[in-house]
Amino acid sequence: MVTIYDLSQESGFSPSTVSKALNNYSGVNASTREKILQAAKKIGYTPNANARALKAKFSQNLGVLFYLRNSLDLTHYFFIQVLNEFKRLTESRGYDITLLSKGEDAGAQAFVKHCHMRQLDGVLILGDYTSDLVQELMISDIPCVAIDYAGGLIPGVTSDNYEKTRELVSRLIGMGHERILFLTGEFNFVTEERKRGYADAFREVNKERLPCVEARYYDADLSAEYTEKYYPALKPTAIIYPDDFSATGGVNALRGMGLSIPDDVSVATFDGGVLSRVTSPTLTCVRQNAEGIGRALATKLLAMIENGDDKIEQIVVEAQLQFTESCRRLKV
Amino acid sequence: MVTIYDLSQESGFSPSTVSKALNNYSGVNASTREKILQAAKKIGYTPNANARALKAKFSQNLGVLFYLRNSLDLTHYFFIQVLNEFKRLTESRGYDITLLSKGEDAGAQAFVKHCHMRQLDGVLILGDYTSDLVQELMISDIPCVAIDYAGGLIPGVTSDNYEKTRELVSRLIGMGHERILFLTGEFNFVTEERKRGYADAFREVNKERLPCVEARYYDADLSAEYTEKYYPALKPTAIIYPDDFSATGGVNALRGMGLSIPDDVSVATFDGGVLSRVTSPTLTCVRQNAEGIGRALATKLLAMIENGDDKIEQIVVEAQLQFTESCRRLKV
DNA sequence: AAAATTTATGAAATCGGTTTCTGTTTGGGA
DNA sequence: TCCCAAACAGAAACCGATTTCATAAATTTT
Repeated sequence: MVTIYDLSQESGFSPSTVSKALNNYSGVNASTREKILQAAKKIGYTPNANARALKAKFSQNLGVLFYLRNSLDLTHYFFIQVLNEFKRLTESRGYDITLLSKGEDAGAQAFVKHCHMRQLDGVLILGDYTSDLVQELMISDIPCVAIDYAGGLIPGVTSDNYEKTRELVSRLIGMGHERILFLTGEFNFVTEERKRGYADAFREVNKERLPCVEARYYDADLSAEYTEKYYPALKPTAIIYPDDFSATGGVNALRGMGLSIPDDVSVATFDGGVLSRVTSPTLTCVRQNAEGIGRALATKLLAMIENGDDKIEQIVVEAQLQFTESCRRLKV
Repeated sequence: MVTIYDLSQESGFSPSTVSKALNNYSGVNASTREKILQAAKKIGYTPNANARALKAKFSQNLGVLFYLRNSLDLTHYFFIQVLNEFKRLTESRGYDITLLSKGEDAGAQAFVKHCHMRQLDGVLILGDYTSDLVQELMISDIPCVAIDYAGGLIPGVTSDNYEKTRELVSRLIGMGHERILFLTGEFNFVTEERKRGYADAFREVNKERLPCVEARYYDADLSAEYTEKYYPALKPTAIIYPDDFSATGGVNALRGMGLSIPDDVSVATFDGGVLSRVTSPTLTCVRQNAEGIGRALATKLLAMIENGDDKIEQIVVEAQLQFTESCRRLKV
């Protein structure tokens, strides 16, 4: 391995001067710096990030924690899209990304400990925030941001779920739908916001609404099951699913019952990723801006790390209501 | 931060003894080790991975390189599933995962350099292997494994694409299909294997076959476009798509042309992820064993790192042929 | 009981950087 | 021409671990 000492030899300057030159510190003559840079190129110098982190106290390395039920994990398509954009932005700023683990096995260790071990500069949390281990991380000294979080311990980025859900439901009502079945995801901040939007849309026009049914995010089978169970009982004219995958499961169940969409029943969903666009019919949805959310998360986290930004704020990234084939107007 | 020196103080043993105790080296009295472990727990000692890596020359950290076209990246659903399992296994063995970047921006650096910087113990490569930067990594001193690679520079793990494709096509032929349109992914090892299987299935029965059409992996729009273009021209009775996403795009295009599946045209695809199961009709597919592939990659890479395994082999993980609703038997 | 091993512990060097602090030049002003 | 401040370069300490080697204590052998 080529070290800074080799480079010191090659260039004829001391290690300290070399270090300063490489880090663009002041106090190094331009021509000196130039010579050092040349020499570095010549002998193929690669700085050792671990050595640097050890002394300098920051690692240029961010942790990403997927805290979801086991079967899901990295395969959460929406979160992966968010991460993809987060990665793009942070890596353009010189950071690497390390995946934190649930550590379910022998070497289990608390997330905080894991972060300290690697001297991570900050962490992005995606998933479920009720666990003690996650809470512990949030209240630690490590800068954290999270998606869909509003617990007040750290900044969070979310879509405008309440508004867009209310708008979605209002429009459905306007199209003549009154019996709208909302299959929600499991309990969390986002779910509650959406339920609130659903309820308020009905409240606005002073109409009765069906009770919400709690299903699960990203569980196409469960959505199918509940569709088969509740459709006959409640006879909704429209069904709202918690996400694209669940919706697809639901749509199939409906077809299996001999129903066609949107003729017999209208369907809407959340997320609006590629899946909602390639199915047939294309799904009406509240399309979340995954890229925007990823960027907001990255920007905020870097501000916390680099500029000491310590404002615990809620950042809202606008979602987009997308009415497409899967919903139809009922004759009034 | 609590260091090994603090722990040395607390326990009354020297740093060297403490280090040995923590690493389970021989030459430390059992009672001594016990005292040290107790002390460690008491003062909340967390080892510093960077300091350790610096001296010990290995980081317990693996790199993962997604080398795909920009629009795709982490959102490649099949690769993410593979990574998910890879992560599960490697982290149970105490490794962390760091995402390597394409480094398209200012701080651009070759992958090899990036790995050396972080002293990564090994790398998993997913994607396209033709780039110089990737080749450079493969021939470097860093242990690497790759999915769907067969270039001979490093070990590769793949499905038995040739066999399963041939079987798929043979069965379609057996069901009376003769005009089978194969929309392939872009040129690479896997694509060629599948094309070979397709060709051989026809050769076996001495029948003419349609020319393959090169589309792109994970490009639902292009598949839709080609479906609209080639269906009228070639009038196939069955179409094979390169992956679930593309198939979904194709299926929609077919529906848009007023065709129904499988009555007017049968459809099959590769991957067979959750998407192929939740669409309607469910898609006949060559289902790749993402978990198995992830495990094989992890196992091999760890063997290379920990046991010096240097056998450049091709590991084949059996895929599964899954005939479902989207294909029908033609009357003979 | 003395000598030869074996076992347990610690001192000190090292990994590859950064940073503080000191000393030497250099240039500008009087 | 002389003095002082600013600019530049380097020596040495340090970050937190591991590892080699020397030494002391315990155990076995003769």
